[in-house]
Amino acid sequence: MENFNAIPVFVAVAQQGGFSAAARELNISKSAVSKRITQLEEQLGVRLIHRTTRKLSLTEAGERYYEYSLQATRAAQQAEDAVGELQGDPRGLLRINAPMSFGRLHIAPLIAEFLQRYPHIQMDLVLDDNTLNIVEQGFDLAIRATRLPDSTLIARTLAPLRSVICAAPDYVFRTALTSPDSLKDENCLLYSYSADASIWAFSPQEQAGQTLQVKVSGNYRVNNSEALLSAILNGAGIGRLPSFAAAEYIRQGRLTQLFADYHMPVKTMYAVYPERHYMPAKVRAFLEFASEKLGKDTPHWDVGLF
Amino acid sequence: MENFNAIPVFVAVAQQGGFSAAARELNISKSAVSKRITQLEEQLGVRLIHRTTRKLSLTEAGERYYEYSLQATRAAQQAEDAVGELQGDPRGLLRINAPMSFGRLHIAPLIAEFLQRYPHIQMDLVLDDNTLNIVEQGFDLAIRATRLPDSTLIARTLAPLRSVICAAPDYVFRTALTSPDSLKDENCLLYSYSADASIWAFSPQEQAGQTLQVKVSGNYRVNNSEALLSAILNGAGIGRLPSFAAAEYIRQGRLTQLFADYHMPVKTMYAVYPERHYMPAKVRAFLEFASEKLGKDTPHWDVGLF
DNA sequence: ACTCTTAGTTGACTAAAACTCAACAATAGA
DNA sequence: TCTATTGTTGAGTTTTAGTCAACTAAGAGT
Repeated sequence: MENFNAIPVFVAVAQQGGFSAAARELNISKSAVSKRITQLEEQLGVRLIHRTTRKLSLTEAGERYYEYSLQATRAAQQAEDAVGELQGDPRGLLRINAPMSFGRLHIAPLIAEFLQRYPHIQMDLVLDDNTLNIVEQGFDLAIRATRLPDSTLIARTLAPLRSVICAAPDYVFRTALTSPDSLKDENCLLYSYSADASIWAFSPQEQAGQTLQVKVSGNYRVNNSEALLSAILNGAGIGRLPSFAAAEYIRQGRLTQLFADYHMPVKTMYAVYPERHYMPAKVRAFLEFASEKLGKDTPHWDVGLF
Repeated sequence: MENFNAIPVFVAVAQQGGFSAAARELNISKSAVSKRITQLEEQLGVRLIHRTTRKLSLTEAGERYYEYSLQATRAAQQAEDAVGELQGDPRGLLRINAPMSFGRLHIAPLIAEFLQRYPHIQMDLVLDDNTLNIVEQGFDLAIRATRLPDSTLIARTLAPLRSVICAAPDYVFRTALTSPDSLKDENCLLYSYSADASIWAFSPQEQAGQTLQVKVSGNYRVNNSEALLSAILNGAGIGRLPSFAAAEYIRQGRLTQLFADYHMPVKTMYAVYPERHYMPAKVRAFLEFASEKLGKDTPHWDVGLF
């Protein structure tokens, strides 16, 4: 571990993609960087960085070394932040993973105010529908519709996730829809990520016990709820949308909600984070901020609809 | 991150429990240690270590700082090991968690030869029946009878876990046992960790489908299978023991196996480890070594019994 | 209670790095 | 071909990390 203080230099080079760039970031001369790396390579007995004058690439050894040195620098930064948080406001890098659509529509708009309230927090928001490995990828928090069966993660309820069946007003005008059952004969657009994409379940508001399952089909299936929304707005068919995406348009009259007198299964949006001895203040701050802004029991987008 | 190279010093102090001890470990003078820590505390603006001349303790800030700095030093060490493994034999610290009894009886005896075969590996074996958080506690590998529903962990089968009903020969001599059902009236000693501690299930070897569940009871219950074994050896009653603990005594005639013509539910011992982009060679080496030594299909302790 | 021993701190001093600067070779792009 | 920029090298300097020795404090042993 003689190389301990070469680690931040190596990480900077790997991230910036060059010795000179790294030198600028670290506020030292490029020759200092060059020497540090050369010396590190000598001590390890391996070349970590393949140089071709203009372009850098990590060797296989470099890749592996980077994997862990990144962890090391992150941990060091967190150590500093942790003591900083003890006697001041939340600080440090906050890495959050959120689903694409929900993130764009309801998380992204919160960020500016959040960062204003907590000026020492730096945000790294990754919008991605894939379930990333929160621990390995170094996320502090993930926002997900499923609570994973992962013993090391804690899930906290953020908001209820309701679905609505809807279509463009003129599309509705052209068809005769009497009951959910008649959806079988309509062009139903599907959101590919949901597990039960093509089976839509209803229960009449009066008799909560009874459930009606309709197997629907149509000519369009897409993995992004905003893309689905846009197709429906343009009258391509009937869709089941999350209320967080559709509610606004329903209120505006640009979408017509169908079968509002039936209940549909309600899911939950969770905030998921790794169990820790001390929860970092920056994570706590975001959780409280988001819960408050979304409106826990009835989220703001559902007001007037549910 | 000016303090980066103070981190290993701080970790050494925290682990060794003193400035002088840390200085000895790091091969520097104690005044150097003192100055590094003092300077670190100045830069952070907090006292990390509470000194009372003879005894050290971490302040709250120190505790938090330690939590992350330990991660940082571990990651740095792993970075080194990772490149070392690329062009040589497996190396580095290998932290393994195993259940108490199984660990003592069948893992611990393997260690000496393993370390001899891989002289650059350093072993830290923690015998503990509690399910530790493998990621957070920095374990490379855990050996467990349950495969946790943790999405970030991989479980690999190590060996089948069979149970045997047994008692001391003179205890058997004094009682009249006809069928498993008669266990109801015997003094049955229980192992407290199993989920179904007091319900023993049997199925006749001929008719595999039929299952007989016997609810047993007795005057002793203990959470350590070796303690249970010793009570049974001394004639305290009848017990259901894992074959890995009992087999040797059955062969010696010091225990009598009962109802050998019945099958009992078979569990599995797994090796559990976190999913990684590259599996460290030291982990792979241990998995192969252990699998080979235990004897995968019929583990060596079951030879002649199953 | 009185040493004795060992702990952590402090200041002056030294050795060893870490860093800069300037000159240089190599190369991608204009 | 020329130019701008990159990474490397060697000499020189500054900073810093370290040692050493003296000092204070307090638990352990008798």
